[in-house]
Amino acid sequence: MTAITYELLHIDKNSGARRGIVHTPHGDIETPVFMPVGTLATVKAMSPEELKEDVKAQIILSNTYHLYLRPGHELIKEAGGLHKFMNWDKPILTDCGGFQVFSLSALRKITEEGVEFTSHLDGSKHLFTPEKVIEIEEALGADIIMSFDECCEYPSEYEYTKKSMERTTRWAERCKKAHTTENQGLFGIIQGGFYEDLRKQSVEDLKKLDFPGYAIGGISVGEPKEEFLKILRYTTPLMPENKPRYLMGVGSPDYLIEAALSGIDMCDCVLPTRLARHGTALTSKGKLVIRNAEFERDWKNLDEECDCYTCKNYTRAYLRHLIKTNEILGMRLLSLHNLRFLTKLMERVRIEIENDNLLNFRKEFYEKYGYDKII
RNA sequence: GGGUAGGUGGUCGAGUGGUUAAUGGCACCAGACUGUAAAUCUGGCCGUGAGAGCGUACGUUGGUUCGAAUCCAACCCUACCCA
Repeated sequence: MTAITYELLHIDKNSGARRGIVHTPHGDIETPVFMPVGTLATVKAMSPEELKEDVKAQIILSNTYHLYLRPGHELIKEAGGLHKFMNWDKPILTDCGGFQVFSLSALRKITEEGVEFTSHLDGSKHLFTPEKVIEIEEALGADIIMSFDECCEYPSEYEYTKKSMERTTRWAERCKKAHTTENQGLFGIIQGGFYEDLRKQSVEDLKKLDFPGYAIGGISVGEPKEEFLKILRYTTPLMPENKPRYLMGVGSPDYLIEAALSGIDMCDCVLPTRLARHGTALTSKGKLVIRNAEFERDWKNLDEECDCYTCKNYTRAYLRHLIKTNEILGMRLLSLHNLRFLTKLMERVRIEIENDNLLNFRKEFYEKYGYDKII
């Protein structure tokens, strides 16, 4: 009995999109799902109650690297694990620090053994090996844990990408060997940059390791949308059908719909919460930079189609005022709305898959949102 | 009435003879943001012009000088102290 299993409910006859359930020790996840990111054991500006009751989040992410540095995984283990520590009793997924290999590229050095980081906090040196990452993730106690990978930047040369991908596979094997807990599911991460043959090789090699779920890493790193879609549409169908498929780091509405269409079950992203803190709202009619002067006397709510607490109670003018004055409530209300916008979008996506109608929904959504073309 | 300090672009505040349309901060106006070093970052911010440029500008008026926000004089105003 593995900790994580996937139940396929329906496949959209017209697109191949999947409607399913991921079973975890902390409950079921209806998929496709959007997962809010809570790097430091908190989805910035949101309480767990708000995430459950208002956002209707089913699962959230946390980060191995950041929690290892502060407050330390041992402390969280002592607290009884991440769920208890942060008062979240639903599923959690911990990212492995692979993205930090990418985003902290100036502060790290990669070898076969692992990655040596210079802490961005105090300059201290830390070695992350696959074994160390698993030790940390087991201490944190998330339901789904990710194997240690390297997320390559875009663009990267073929030879480097190949070596990096093969090393990521070796690291995945070491992660699997190091993994001991039975109540956590370890996912493998597919790499290979923007080269189809490398993606194919990565999937095939990782499949042999028989992980309970697989993720696509290393895309949505600054490439054009065409490149993103090319790799997404090429790679997803190669992934096992009886296991969850997770696309890492994707969160704009169009990317989420494209991911679902290609057969992805899970996505996560910091975008909605970051945009919110920076004063931008996602709506059914496109992005609103609510900080801008045009909303000074706009007495409408953010999105007439939204059912969130923010939209039920507050005007654009008030939200603009809060953001302009740097009030905490402004970031909170926008974060709540943006997260709810995406979870509601995915609720709709799930219904459209059940009705074999996701392709039509995409067209309708794009037109209203203001995306100019379907690629 | 006397004394002292001071009046700079929306604001606070640098700048004490030329390279100054004038450092910075804030405010304001935009843009970016996709497994969070992010309540962050980037750009704009006198007028006009696509631009080189041109015009106007450091309380007011006058003066010194090749050249003044910067030096001199008078005046106006502000703050504090004394009467």
